[in-house]
Amino acid sequence: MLLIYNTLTRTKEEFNPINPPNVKMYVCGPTVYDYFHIGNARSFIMSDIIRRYLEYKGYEVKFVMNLTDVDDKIIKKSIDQKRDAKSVAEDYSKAFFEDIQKLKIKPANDYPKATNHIKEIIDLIKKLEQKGFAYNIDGNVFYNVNRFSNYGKLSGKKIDELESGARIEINDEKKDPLDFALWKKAKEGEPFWESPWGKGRPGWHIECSAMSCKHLGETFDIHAGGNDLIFPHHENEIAQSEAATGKKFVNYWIHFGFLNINNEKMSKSLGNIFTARDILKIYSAEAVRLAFAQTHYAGPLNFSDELLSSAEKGLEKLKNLAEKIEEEIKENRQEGIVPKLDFEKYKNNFGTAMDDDFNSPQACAVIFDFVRDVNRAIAENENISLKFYLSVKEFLQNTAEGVLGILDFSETANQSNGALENDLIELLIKLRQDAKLEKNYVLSDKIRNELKNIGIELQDSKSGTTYKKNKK
RNA sequence: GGCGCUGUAGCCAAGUGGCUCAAGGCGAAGGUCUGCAAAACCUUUAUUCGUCGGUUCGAAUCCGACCGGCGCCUCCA
Repeated sequence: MLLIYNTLTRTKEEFNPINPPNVKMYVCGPTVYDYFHIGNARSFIMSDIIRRYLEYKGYEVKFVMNLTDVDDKIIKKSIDQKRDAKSVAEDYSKAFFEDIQKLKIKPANDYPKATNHIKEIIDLIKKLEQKGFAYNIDGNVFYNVNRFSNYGKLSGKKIDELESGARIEINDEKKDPLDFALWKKAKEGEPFWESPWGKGRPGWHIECSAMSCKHLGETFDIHAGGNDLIFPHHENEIAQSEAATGKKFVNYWIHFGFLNINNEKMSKSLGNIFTARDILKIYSAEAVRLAFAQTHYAGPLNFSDELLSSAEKGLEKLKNLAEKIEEEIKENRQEGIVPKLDFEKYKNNFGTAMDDDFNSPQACAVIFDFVRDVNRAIAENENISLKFYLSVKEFLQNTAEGVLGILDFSETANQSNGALENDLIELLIKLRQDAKLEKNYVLSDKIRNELKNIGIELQDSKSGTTYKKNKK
């Protein structure tokens, strides 16, 4: 039984999709005005892990992530760079797809863009207007929060209390300071679309209501995003969608904790923004994913070099085992010992962990327990049969690779490509072996060191010398 | 002011009433293997879970107070 912490009810609830085995899931994607940062990456990776786990459990997940491609920040950048907003959005959309691919994030079923849904957005605003939830002031259309009795139900805020807050700017045009824009009148030089209210563009919140409805329906299962989106963005989405349809918008709301740098929020003013793109120049995608998976998605995560280098280190243990079993599988040893290992136990433990509100840190612990126990079995036995290695591989493929995305067997396998190269290495190993037999350790160490310098690491063992190629 | 999160070993981080009074990763120390390394394995590394009280047969886990860190309430993942 899968439990999910639902922001709406502030409790862990049993997950019951509307139409099993189908699950409809929407995640707020990027505003494409810049490369996305490592904090965004956390949301994307954790929603990816959640999605993969649902699939692991046999659900058919329709996963939709929007791209906000018209927005104040994009317009600002286009003005700064003296080019049109469309090309800014296109460039960073392209970069977004490159980066999520590098992070080994499984592609969504759909990446709807706001600018491709202007019609749906306008229709939705019209509907809200007809129902009396929206009002037009000189080409700006606002949502009237006082008309929606449930306003504040997600964030636990009350309209009166919000109004007494000092930080809300007073806008003369609005009937209430909390009212938010559904349609923004175009200013000179801004991108615009024709609408019943004149030339303008959609407000930020409306696109998610329009697009999630179009691609997932009026009511769907899971909506996820960063913590800071709870208010006002998700609150406003609920207000828009539920006012328009009269139906419940989303059953389970999932929110990701913030990523801090040195215990401070990432911000432009502090100059501590790291893009995912830059981080990936230093660390592997798997290390980033492991570092994130080792912290529960909802809690805060303090990002540091130490965090990633320790994840990179831990990953090596996993990769070493993966390489070992690939080699052994190639041996194709039909006969031999099958060490006793309770694969079902690890599988159950993994599932139990993930079933408890996607407790990925616990799931990682199960995987590392498994790795240790397999290594021990390998150390204690000789002539282990193929059957054992295939079972080990299957488990790791389903969990570490399939759900957490912290291992990639296809990369492990790639290492064995290049027959000539391999023959040369084997030759050197043989020469070194001869040198060792003659106790010419100066030469044998030289061969080992020189190979290491070019990224090939030799490892002696009882059964002979093996090597692995280290990525440069 | 309102709402919410959080304080567990040198670092990161699960656990949220007894069954693990404490997983897992990194780091550190010792050992096995090895010519030496590397990898792997074994052992050790929190009698203790911010502090002080309380509830209970029993609490890191519930309650209260206090101390500390953070977020949201304005664009933000």
